[in-house]
Amino acid sequence: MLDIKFIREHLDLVKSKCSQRGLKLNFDLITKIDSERRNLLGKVEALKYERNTVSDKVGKLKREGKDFRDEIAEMKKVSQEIKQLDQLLHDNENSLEQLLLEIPNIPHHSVKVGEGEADNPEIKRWGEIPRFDFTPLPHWDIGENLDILDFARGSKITGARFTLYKGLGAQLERSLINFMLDLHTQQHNYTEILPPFMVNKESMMGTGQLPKFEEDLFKLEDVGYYLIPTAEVPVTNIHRNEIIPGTSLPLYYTAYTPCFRKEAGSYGKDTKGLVRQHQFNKVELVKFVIPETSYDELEKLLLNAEEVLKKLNIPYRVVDLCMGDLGFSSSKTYDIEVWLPGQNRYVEISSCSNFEEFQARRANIRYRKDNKSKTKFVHTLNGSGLAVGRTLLAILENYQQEDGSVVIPEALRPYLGGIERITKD
RNA sequence: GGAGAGAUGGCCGAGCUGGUUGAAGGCGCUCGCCUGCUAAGCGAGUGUAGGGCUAAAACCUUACCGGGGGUUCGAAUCCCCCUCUCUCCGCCA
Repeated sequence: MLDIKFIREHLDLVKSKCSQRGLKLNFDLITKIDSERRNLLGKVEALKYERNTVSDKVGKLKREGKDFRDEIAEMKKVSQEIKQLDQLLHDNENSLEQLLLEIPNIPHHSVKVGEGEADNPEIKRWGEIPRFDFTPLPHWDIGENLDILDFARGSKITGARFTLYKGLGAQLERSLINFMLDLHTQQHNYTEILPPFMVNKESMMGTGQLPKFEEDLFKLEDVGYYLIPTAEVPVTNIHRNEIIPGTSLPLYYTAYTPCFRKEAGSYGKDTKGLVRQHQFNKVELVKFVIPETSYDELEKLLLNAEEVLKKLNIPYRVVDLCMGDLGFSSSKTYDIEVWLPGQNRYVEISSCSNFEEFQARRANIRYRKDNKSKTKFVHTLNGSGLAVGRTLLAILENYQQEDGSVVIPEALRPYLGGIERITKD
């Protein structure tokens, strides 16, 4: 959420950034409601001041045993008026709040203008794209041939976009989770979290999934909870409505969770294989930092995520999302994309973002530098470190052999009892 | 699921027969003083958010005692609803 004061004072900037994101918002209405609000506030507060003053006087008169009927009669009228104005103010503030919740974050000045995916500047590439003496297969064929992925039964058990992992497939997924968590906790200094996989509405509001993106979420109607679409939600909300002591910042958290997404609006896209599922595993990285350092922290976060692919020796590139592709809550986002030889394309495997104070303001996460300073909003960041299912499929496609087997990346072997290769039997 | 108890400032904890309580007392913290063998004592200060005024402060003002409504001239205190926590019983991985 943006600060209404900021919008008021930087209206042109906010307008132009929104339109560069491809959004049309009614800022005239916002401005109008805001000035009405301040007007009402002034009126009602003056009346409340009067009421408070006279009520004090009534108390005094009562103690002195004097008559106070006139005062009460008069205040009765004032109270009626306050009640009416308070109602108006309340409605006004609700509408303003609704409008503000729909305004996206302001992109960082380094974010390039562009309309979509195709316009994202590529900022680096790492690793060597493997050459094959045979035609590399997509992972769904590899997985089915090795009997480690079963898409048909996943659909039978639940429905489309659910997959059954089996044998070494299931173990490989589990080993990747452990490998990533160990890397981030032992070498990158993150604290491991195992959060709830369902959250309430307030938490979804806090990170920006609600109210705008309800159609992407799975909801449990009877209790009103939502299945998390990413660990970002429960982990960022750890500190909702808290004031964090400046001395404990920055905070680094990492969490493995399954993620649940309806993938509304992506019908017909990636219908085969593991790329786009309603349920997938992810190891997430979340940071709470002081504002001055947040862009340095973003670079470090990106490196921490990249490190997983470097250790696994899987080629990838990094793109800097342009205005049109940038997420609603984000100020700046780097996507890491892995190379998939079986499909001859890059696919996103991590998204690392700085939200600046956008989420912190919504979730009311503040910090106090020291005892003397005022509270300020923290900056929050997060990134996948990494999407586990997509990492698995990247291994299958990049490490596939002509005989249909798949070599296990060396870094992962200790997590799989030393196995070097997945073969047909 | 049944019965009961509770939710107050950074923390602990009074107030809850409605009116000098933004909130006693203690702890913590900040500044100052005193004294100086690891410590203590004394004094002052110490919430958050919004609005107005301002170059900025100072200042004025409103709201906030889990959340939301209500009663009242006036609510931390009374009433209703909700959420959460704790204890006991039941069920259960």
